Amino acid sequence: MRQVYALVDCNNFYASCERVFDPRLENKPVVVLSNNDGCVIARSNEAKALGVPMGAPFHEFKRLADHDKIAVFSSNYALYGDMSARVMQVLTQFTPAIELYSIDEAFLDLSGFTGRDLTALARDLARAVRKQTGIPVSVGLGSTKVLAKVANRIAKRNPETGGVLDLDALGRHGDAHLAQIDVKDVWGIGRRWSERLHQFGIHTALDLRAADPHLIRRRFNVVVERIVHELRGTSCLPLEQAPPPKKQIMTTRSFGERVTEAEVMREAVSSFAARTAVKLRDQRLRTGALMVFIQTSPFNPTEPSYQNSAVRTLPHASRDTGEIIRAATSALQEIWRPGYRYMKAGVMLLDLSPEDIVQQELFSTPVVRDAAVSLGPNPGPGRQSLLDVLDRLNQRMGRGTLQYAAEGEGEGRAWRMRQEHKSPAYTTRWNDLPVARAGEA
DNA sequence: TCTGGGGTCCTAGGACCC
DNA sequence: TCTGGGGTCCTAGGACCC
Repeated sequence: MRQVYALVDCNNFYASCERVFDPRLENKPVVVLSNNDGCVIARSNEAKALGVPMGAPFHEFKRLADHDKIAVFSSNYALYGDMSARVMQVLTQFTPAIELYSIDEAFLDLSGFTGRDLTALARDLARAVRKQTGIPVSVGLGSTKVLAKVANRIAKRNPETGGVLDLDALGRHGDAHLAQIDVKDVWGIGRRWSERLHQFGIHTALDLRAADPHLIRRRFNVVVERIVHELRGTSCLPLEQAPPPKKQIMTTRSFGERVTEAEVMREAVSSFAARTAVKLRDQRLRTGALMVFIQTSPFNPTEPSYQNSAVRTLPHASRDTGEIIRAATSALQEIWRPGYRYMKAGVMLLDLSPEDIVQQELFSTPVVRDAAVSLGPNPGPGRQSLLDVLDRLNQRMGRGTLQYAAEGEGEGRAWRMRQEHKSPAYTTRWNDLPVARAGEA
């Protein structure tokens, strides 16, 4: 049986999401900015054609936006996450053998479909996604995941493919394409490794495929060796249908304005801690330890710089926002130094375990507490349902509806992110539902 | 002035154990 | 005078991904 993988990749995903809800943006340059409106993280084809590079600081292109040459959006992850779920839902209609690889990409194992015209199947798939979600996708087919990635890239760059390409169907012809692909654009090869590969005379995907795997193993490592095998059609990277449980969960932010006061920093860190706790409960996990870090700007050499981090181990694995905030602020207290202008902070939850397994302390003294406020390993029903109510309410009414006092109040706090160009949460908030009027669009 | 956030995997080296 | 070797666990750092 021929092994066939498909990589389905949404075209310019964030920009396409914005477009779905505002058809006036069709054929116009659109860019989406990173958190804090810092730099460009997504571009429509028209924006690419205007020469806006990926990762470019936004201020360099602000003039174009001011003159209405480009439509600009702050990132709206509630919208993108929801649109992603809809796209993936369409894909699972075709096969359950699917790996949700990222917010805008999925691998499919199409091996069971041999005998059928796979290119035609891929076109059906792309059409279905477009029709049901409004999002355009490209599909690459190959006998390994790395080859499917390569095929997808070729499909995207060659309009005559119509966004769908089966590398195996190209035969020898495929080599010509591989020779066009810089080795740094092969999935898994970044800037550093491509520089080293160049030193060995390996410049293209075709060169890498021709390299001796043993030699690559010795000069580099197993990761690069596996890529060579994958390029040769030997599958080393299996489809991961069930995602492995998370090993860490973090919330980190650059501040809208520099933070100089301890009280403000405590509020920000509390807020990040609360956010990680919500993510933790979404994943049905508990945390046994957390790390807090704070840092000044690494970009400004004239200012005194400082960065530090501290870890706290919790007495027992917890999923409780209050406990996580307390541990985080305690860690912060240890590393806080006045006199600096802080640019960024973060909270990382480490040592995660499944929600339903609770490691008892070896020498814990039994303490009788009011069941409603117990913070022990088996918090009373009152505490559990408080957390559930908190999560459900915030899910229904929007993030931040109910929160801990320590997080500080108001969107107005200067440390909060700048998001001056944010679109509404069209699909996840009742109040933001798009309205269709006769005569528009 | 401005330059994101959230993850994973692999390796090397030290501590520690028998 | 001689002073092993193998194994595990943990951490830090470097690389990669979207």
